[in-house]
Amino acid sequence: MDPEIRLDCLGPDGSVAHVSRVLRSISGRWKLHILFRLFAEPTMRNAQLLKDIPNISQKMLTQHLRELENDGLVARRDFDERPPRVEYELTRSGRALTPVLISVRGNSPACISRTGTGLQIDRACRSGAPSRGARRWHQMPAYHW
Amino acid sequence: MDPEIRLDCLGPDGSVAHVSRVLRSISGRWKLHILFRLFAEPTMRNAQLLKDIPNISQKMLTQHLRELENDGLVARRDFDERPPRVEYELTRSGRALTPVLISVRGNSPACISRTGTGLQIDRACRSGAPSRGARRWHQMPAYHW
DNA sequence: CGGTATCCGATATGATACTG
DNA sequence: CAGTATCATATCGGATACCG
Repeated sequence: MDPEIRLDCLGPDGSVAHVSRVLRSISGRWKLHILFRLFAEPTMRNAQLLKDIPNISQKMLTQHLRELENDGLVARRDFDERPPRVEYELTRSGRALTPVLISVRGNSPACISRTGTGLQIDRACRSGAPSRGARRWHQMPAYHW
Repeated sequence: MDPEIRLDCLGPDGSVAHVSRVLRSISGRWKLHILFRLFAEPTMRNAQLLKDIPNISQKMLTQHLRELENDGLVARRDFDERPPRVEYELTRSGRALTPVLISVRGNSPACISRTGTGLQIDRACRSGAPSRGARRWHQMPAYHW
């Protein structure tokens, strides 16, 4: 890679802060779970997310949804009905994260086959099978590993 | 985007865990600072990193370097000399993160111009200028924002 | 249904002192 | 030079109870 581009884009000033902001917005025990559910479904309600994300508590779901909303990744829509009806969906910025997370995912050690010289995406990456050397990331639930 | 690809690659099982692993490996108060210094310089010594990354403590530098080493992103080389000489460099996996972080960086709100319809990378992204709405990410040093 | 409020333990980071 | 050890603190996440 061109060294000038490295210094220009990835120097110690500037880029670190920008990347940090994005990482912070998706950092949290259940942020990715929520985002990935919203990648798959156009809109999701509170109860649906609680059911689809095992072990998440109401408190953390609400807290993370508020943070994602403040960071402009998720939009909250209150229909003002009785009983209450609230729906969440990705914003344009939230949807823009999809290809980025795909490229991040490609860098998971478990996703890189060591058989050939060229880096190849492993089959296990698509099935969600557990892999060796998996530790924790904010204590991810066991069924996810 | 094709809905089948979304479900296959970004369903609630599997992909969340893979992305989480990568994010965990670069999550930490100074991880990106260290990585970005090593993006710019082929090798770095302990004292150089301490000097180049203001406010970092020796404890956190060592701790994060060990974690990056365990995650296979950074290689530590001890020359067994007196006085001690130790050099750190990116592994192949570490270098493979470069384009990923560039794409992550492109999703920073401050990097997206709102003037046109198409998303455009802002000039401020290259200079590292501070931007509005910047909070903290693990309490980033002020000069970075 | 979709939340809030409160308490508490676990983890991450910082400050300081010491070492081969 | 390149660490290690110890203590203090701040934030994160879980459990539980309550609310319009």
